[in-house]
Amino acid sequence: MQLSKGFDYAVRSLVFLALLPDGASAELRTIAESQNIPLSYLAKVMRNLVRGGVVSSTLGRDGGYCLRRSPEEITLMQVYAVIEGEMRLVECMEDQKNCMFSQGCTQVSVWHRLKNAVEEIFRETTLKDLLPQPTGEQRLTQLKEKERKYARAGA
Amino acid sequence: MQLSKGFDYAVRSLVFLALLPDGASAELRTIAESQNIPLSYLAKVMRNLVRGGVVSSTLGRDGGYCLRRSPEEITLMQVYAVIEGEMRLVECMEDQKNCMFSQGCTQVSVWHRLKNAVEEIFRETTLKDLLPQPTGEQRLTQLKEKERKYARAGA
DNA sequence: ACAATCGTGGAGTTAATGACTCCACGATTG
DNA sequence: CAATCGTGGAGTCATTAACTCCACGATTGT
Repeated sequence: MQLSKGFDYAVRSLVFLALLPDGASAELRTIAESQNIPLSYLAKVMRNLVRGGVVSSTLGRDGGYCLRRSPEEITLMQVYAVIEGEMRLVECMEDQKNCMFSQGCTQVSVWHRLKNAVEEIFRETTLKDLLPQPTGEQRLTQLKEKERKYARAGA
Repeated sequence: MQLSKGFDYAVRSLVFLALLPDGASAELRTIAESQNIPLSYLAKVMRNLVRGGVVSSTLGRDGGYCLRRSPEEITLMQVYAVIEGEMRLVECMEDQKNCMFSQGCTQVSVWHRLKNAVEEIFRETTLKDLLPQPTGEQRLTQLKEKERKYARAGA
């Protein structure tokens, strides 16, 4: 029971992109080197993220990748689905036609509970939760920003 | 993210053993054929279960395997530990010496939450939970038995 | 226009390891 | 003593995750 490297690479790359200044993009090589990921393999991973609508890419000179949504709008579930597809803990999880024991199988319910538990964590964890904790000073700035927002909303 | 066949085989075999009449044992071939598991592979799996103290084996003629404890005392966690060892969702989960990013790694906490969630289900699920639901009549018998127990305890 | 620099696409290769086999052996029982 | 169990470990096989390669189209600076 383990996560694939592709998924790990995807998450790490997305965190890297999330830490970029607003609107900035990073090219493949930069991400690969910063995260110590094989370049040509990361290319394939990023392609999936583009297709899945998680990041957008720009071609040509000075091209690169950037997040399509804000970090708190990107869940691990979306990333997992894009990279791995549907979660299948055992062979016969949904296509029980192949399972000769499907009628009397008592453990499939446990596998489903397991799947649900994992997916719940994936759903409730966003990229934002994976960003480094802001320092005290930064947190103060964030608080002030929030205050201003509420003030505007109240006005 | 998937469970190994070895673990699946182990669980299915244990359920099979749990359904045997009291004190009865089953030999390797019987289990393998009933669960459609390759004989020589199951032999290796069962060996691990014996070493792990989950089942006991008797050698010689009319030998076989039987549970060492009652089904409600055998958790999936024990079975998992015996078959797979420690759960490692990603490479750098505990030996962070290998991970060059360990100091700034923000995702390891999520992997640990994931591991805990899975292990919690494994810990709270016993073999008994995997047995086929008793029919209404059987359930009635169980209830009566329980009543008698309570009556004895109260006396 | 053109060359340099991006990501894209898919087919191909490699390597890790999960899944499975084989066989000689010791224990047990009729 | 022979038949029948599980044991042990060193294999083999097969799957697929992990990774590579290269020709291509898009974009941009000069």
